[in-house]
Amino acid sequence: MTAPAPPQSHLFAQVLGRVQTAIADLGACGAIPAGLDTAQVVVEPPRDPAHGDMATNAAMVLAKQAGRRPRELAEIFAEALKRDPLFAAVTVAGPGFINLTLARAAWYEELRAALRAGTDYGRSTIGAGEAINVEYVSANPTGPMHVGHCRGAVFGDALANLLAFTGYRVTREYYINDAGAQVDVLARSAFLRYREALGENIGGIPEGMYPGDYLIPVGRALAAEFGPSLKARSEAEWLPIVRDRSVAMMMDAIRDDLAALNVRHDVFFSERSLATGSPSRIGEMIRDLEARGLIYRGRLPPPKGQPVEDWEDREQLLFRSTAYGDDIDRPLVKSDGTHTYFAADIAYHADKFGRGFRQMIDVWGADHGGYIKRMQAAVAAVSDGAAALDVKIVQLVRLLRSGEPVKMSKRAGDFVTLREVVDEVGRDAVRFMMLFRKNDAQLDFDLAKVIEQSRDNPVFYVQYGHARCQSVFRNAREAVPDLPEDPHSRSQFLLKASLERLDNPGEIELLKRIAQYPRVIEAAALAHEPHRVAFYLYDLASALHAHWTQGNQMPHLRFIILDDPILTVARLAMLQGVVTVLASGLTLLGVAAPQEMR
RNA sequence: GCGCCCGUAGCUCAGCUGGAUAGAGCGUUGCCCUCCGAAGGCAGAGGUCACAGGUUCGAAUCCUGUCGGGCGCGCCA
Repeated sequence: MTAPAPPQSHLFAQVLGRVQTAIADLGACGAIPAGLDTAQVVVEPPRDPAHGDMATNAAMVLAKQAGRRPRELAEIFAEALKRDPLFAAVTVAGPGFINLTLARAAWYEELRAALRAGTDYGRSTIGAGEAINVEYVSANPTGPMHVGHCRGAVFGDALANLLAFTGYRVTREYYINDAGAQVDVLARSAFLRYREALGENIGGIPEGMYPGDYLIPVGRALAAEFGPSLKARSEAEWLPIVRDRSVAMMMDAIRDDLAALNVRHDVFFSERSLATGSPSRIGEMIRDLEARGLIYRGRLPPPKGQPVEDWEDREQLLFRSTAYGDDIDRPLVKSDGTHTYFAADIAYHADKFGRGFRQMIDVWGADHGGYIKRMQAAVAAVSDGAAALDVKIVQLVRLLRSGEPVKMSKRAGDFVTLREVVDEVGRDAVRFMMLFRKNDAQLDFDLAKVIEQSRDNPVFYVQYGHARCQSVFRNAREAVPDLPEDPHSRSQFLLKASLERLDNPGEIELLKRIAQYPRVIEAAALAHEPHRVAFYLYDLASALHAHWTQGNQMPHLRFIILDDPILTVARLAMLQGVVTVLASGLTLLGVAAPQEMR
């Protein structure tokens, strides 16, 4: 039998606990078979509110085990649950659902729980302190971030926030691709700018080099540090120097761009570091896998689809990723003797495992989808099945302006940078819009729409909800002179509210929505889907705006009732619950919860 | 050719890991303030959940196949 949920857990977990206890008690007294496995039993809100506040499938999923018909079993459960004062009504419906209507007091108590918890409301312990590594952005250090990077950045950051809020020990990580040909190109491009900074006329930027202006300061910095001395040396000598300086400066620029989005990382991990030393980390990794029979020399069939011109059939060092579900074994060494990117990535994930991570999440762009299986195979191999890798693919963002696609030339130096977008529409709008869509769905980002202040714009709509509540608190001083300004003190003050005065449908609806929050958070964290929080906040704001507008026609439904301070305090307590949840959710998404709209 | 993702209202998308009569915004039709709570709200029309089978008490959701779209398929990272 599953233990009843602890008392401090949220309302849905509490109700599930009650249901499980009732089943156990019925088993103990012989009314039904004892020891039923209740793992499949869930309690969730029914789609149709007419069916009550919560519904459980207990009778339907246990019918077979108990050897009873679902309806019959449901009646037995319902009789037992009716004795619980938490429930105002218990009915059996449809194929065997048990619909539960909670006593008003349950919603009042949950609101008090929210006020007591304050910014901790919704916090969960489902992560149980487990270490989890979230790797995101990992843009190549060859230039500033462009808009394409920003969805993964925001997604990874919000997911990390969510996991931290639900009890995981989160490490936010950035993998710097500072090895390979691209950073050599960066170095040569920077070297041109260096010569330019020394007064040389370099003419145009040759094909194959990075033409962007962002390398001009790099050239100047090199000139300032080295004077003309590098020009006298051979490329073999200056390249490592210029490369390291350039990568460092690019990473500084990237960190600045990320800061503008309020995205941060705990660890920046260098790919190059995996290849240095003897033996290198990559060498060690290969040796370890070899010892376990996962490395061999062999031949691969030529790639299908697009023909590869310079295909040459040769024997190479292969990782037996098929042993872990991949479609084909994967090469670790290129024909020039250096390791493949994949080899470094295996060593990198082996390093994560070595640092104690049993759960890893990688956030990648859509074009890396074909890479998932092999990487999961690699993680399974290096951890001997002890670690799991979840790869979240974020789809492309189509940048629009009033419905027209914004030209994004492929030529480097001519792209739309992340900074330009943030500067134009603001951090909050970028972040919220990136999260207001499932990660694996393509996203249209319309620059004109997201600065619009209307219901079309969910960012504004949710923030406006928060600001509206705040404006009520500001205006409530006349009716409730001793209402504290600081949110924490105000919550404590409002705990003594006579919540039973909250009794009209709009108010009850808001209380119910508030009570959903902890459940939404847990589900979003377990599914690694922060967008669920964004959609929930939109719904909560919608309920608030709907109720608010009632006050236009019906002044007795307004929040501030001057001649009834008791009622006013109760309604302020409800609004404090709304504000608490809106602020908490927006904080998880990295979006500001404003005191007023401008 | 193979693998992965996707296909839900005219458009853009949710659908809580299998629940009851499938939801929201935009657009469309109509309505609510003589700005003190309209940066808002209410209501209507609009859907064979791509298609065909299967699994079971029950499928938009899971399995198989077909069609349609996207991405990827040594020595790029």
